[in-house]
Amino acid sequence: MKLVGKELSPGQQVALEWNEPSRCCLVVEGLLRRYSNLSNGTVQTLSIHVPGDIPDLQGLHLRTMDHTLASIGGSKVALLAHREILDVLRKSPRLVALFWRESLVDAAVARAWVKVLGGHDALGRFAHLACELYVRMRVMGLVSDNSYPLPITQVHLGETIGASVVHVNRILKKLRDDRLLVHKRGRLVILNWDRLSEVADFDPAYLNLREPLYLDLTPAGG
Amino acid sequence: MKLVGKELSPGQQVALEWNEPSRCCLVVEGLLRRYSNLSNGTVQTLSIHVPGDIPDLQGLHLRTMDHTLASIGGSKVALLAHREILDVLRKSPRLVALFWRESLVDAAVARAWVKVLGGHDALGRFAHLACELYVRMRVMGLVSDNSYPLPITQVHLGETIGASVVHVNRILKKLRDDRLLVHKRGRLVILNWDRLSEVADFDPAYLNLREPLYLDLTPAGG
DNA sequence: CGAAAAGTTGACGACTTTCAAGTCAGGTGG
DNA sequence: CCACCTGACTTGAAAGTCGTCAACTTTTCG
Repeated sequence: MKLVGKELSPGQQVALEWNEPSRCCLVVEGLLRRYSNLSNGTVQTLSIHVPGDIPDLQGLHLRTMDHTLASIGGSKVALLAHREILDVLRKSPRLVALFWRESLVDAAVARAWVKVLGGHDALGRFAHLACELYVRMRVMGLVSDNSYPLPITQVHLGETIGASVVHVNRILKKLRDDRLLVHKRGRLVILNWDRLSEVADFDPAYLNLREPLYLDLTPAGG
Repeated sequence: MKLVGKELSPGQQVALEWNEPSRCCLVVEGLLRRYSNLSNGTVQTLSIHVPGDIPDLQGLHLRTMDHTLASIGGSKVALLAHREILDVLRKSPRLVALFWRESLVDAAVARAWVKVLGGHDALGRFAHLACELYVRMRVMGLVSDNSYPLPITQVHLGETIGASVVHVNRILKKLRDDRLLVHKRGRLVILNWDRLSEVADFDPAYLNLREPLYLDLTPAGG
């Protein structure tokens, strides 16, 4: 299959809401996010994607994008034409099942966010985000010293957990003061995983990581 | 394929969080909901399902349930063994694509809820729920006189939009006073669709209803 | 009819937003 | 090297949304 590599600058958009994409985007390096604009002028992040994800896989079967896909810091992606993916899938039912499963995990993550946004206050929301990203980054071997790269502004964090910048700032301060985590210089450091995951009511089961890839693929685990 | 029909009483559970289901559930009549329990003792509804939905389709590829599936009022469902579904799917790539697409629409609906819960206040959340269910029920020919059956308590509504019962009650009162909608005797009546969908910032695009089934299947449209 | 469930309302306090006024860090030009 | 500038981060105060507690009314159903 032909791969088109591409480097993305911070904020650069890969696919636009309302558009009809003709290719998928595999995250190779960095972070991407899905977001959508509300009528009141604000932005809501729908999900954050780590290397290994294919955030616009749904484009294979759904014509129009219901959100925009864009890079958070700088990132690298690989673009795959729908046509070529479909050619491969026609020949491999096994791969279809694998991709379908990826869609299902993506949906499970979205459901987890519905649960978090509906059931937790802003502190719990942020804690959950930190926990989820920690686990997902760790699977990809991107965690070191209990920390992982998270080059995102407080404005974007607010758009993700549904809180104002001011409130995000206060939450970060509280988590810092309580020695649960620190977000500094584009990196998130977990200081106390047990208490953090307790505050977040976090259970990684929904990520469906029964087969820990990182054990096979990465030289050094989390 | 062998179908097992089943009648469900209000609140009856079809599949439990943490369980490993061996069959799927097709909604035939009534409403079902997915929900999950939070550590603080509260419940969060993840989605509401109308006739035609297969809320636990993900069980085909994900081993453990990340939520409970249960009936809202009384309902009828058809149970399909995974094994039999998979047998059929092996013979029909077309059906695989169709089911996969259903999963993707399910994910799109979940994303829409992330957007709503993250970006709107309780009033907008409820308005959005009312709009979404209106459209989905209409597609199935279940809307008449701008109203549809919604036999759900205010407690459950609160668990759905992430608000307390008291606040749900006040929102309903406001929507009633403003003549946007009325919820009474297990039925939701839309009084002013234009203003309601405006309050809800509702756009049905994410439901991916490009081919309006109801035109072909139902004797009388909405 | 009577009990239980569901709905309704007021008062008070907690969580969160908005507005405003800063501080801090990194990058540019003198 | 330092003044300056800009975007990001911080913080206080006032106001709005929402949750909790408690009491009460209405509806449902045996």
